[in-house]
Amino acid sequence: MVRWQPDAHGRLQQAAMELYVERGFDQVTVADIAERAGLTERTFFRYFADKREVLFAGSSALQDRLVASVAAAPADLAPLDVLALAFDDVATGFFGEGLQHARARQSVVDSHSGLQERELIKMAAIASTLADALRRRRVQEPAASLAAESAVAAFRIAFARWVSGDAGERLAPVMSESFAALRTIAGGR
Amino acid sequence: MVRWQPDAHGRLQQAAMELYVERGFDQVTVADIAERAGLTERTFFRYFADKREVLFAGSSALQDRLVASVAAAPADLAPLDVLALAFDDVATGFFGEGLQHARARQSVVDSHSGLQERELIKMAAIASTLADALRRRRVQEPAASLAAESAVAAFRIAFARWVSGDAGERLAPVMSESFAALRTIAGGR
DNA sequence: GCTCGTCATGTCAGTTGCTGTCATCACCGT
DNA sequence: ACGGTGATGACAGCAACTGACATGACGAGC
Repeated sequence: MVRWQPDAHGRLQQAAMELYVERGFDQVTVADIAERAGLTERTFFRYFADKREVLFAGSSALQDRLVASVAAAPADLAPLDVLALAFDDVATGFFGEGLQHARARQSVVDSHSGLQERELIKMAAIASTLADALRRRRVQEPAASLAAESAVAAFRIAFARWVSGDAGERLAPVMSESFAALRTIAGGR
Repeated sequence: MVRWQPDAHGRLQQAAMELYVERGFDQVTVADIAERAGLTERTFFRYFADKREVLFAGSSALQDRLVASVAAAPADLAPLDVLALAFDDVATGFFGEGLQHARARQSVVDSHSGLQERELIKMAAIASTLADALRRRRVQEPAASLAAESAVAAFRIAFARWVSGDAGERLAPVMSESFAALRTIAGGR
């Protein structure tokens, strides 16, 4: 007989997601989430800084993977090519059942401005660390920050199109198109 | 003898700004702000949706001016040139005593992640309306959104550099440089 | 096999952001 | 004079979050 069920973090995440989808973010209290997970409100706040953060657990893994990919890219690529490569790396494999979860999650986020704010700051954090990674490759400011911010914008826009598009479609080609459009705008060939 | 002092909105804004600078955002309650403005907490929330919003009153004016500028731009310009023109229009005249206020405000925002989130969503709203304005000029998606997001990034980065740079410097040339850098990110080196 | 420290969790009380509702009372037009 | 309007105050209440302390299973070391 174990005292605590395992994976409290995961149970809280799943309970929160379910309830947000069922009732909407505002109609769910932290006590509701904790109860469904078999824990208390206080414990929720030991795992997540606030009621929103529970929806953004994957963000730091994404960030780490992108930074690693930038660090490993061939040395002679232009900044935007480095970033396109990194995002293509994470996008590969995004389709199918990933779409189901992404759609549910996105519809929750889209319905609440507080969640959109949180999403934006996560993306900004990713852009910031990508700019760091570019600077480590001797890209100067403000080019590094601009490339990082623009690339993240290309990713966000592609992701939004993918989520709201046809099932069966893959993220990677949508994103390639988005980066291509960015190059056209910025004036490169 | 008037019953109400005039400009409750402005008094609340000023009181909030003063207190945020004096004590830091977290150490100020809405009741504190209302008291300094000679009003009640409840009245604060009639003018501002929440404790953060009081720092972002100028955002909608900026947005309107940018959109108007895009609508008025020559018809044959490339999307990014239209946006560069619009931002140059609003940047002209940003220097001197504007810097003092901008610096104080920015140091408050920079010290609190909740305020950064709010700033990001304001910028995202501006990007979104700028994308609309571009689409009205027959720019297609995703180019319109990408141009708008990238231009806003260029603005944000330039603004940050201007605020933390030398006094006496003007915003407009810093921003021109930022837009120029944006055009180079797709190319080599 | 007992003890002791550790760690995840629970309990409880308190502050504060924010909302709904109703009362007040100067001002303005008729 | 009178009634409507609009800005404000007063008050009660909920829920997000925090700090402090208690509890009890587990493993390490004796």
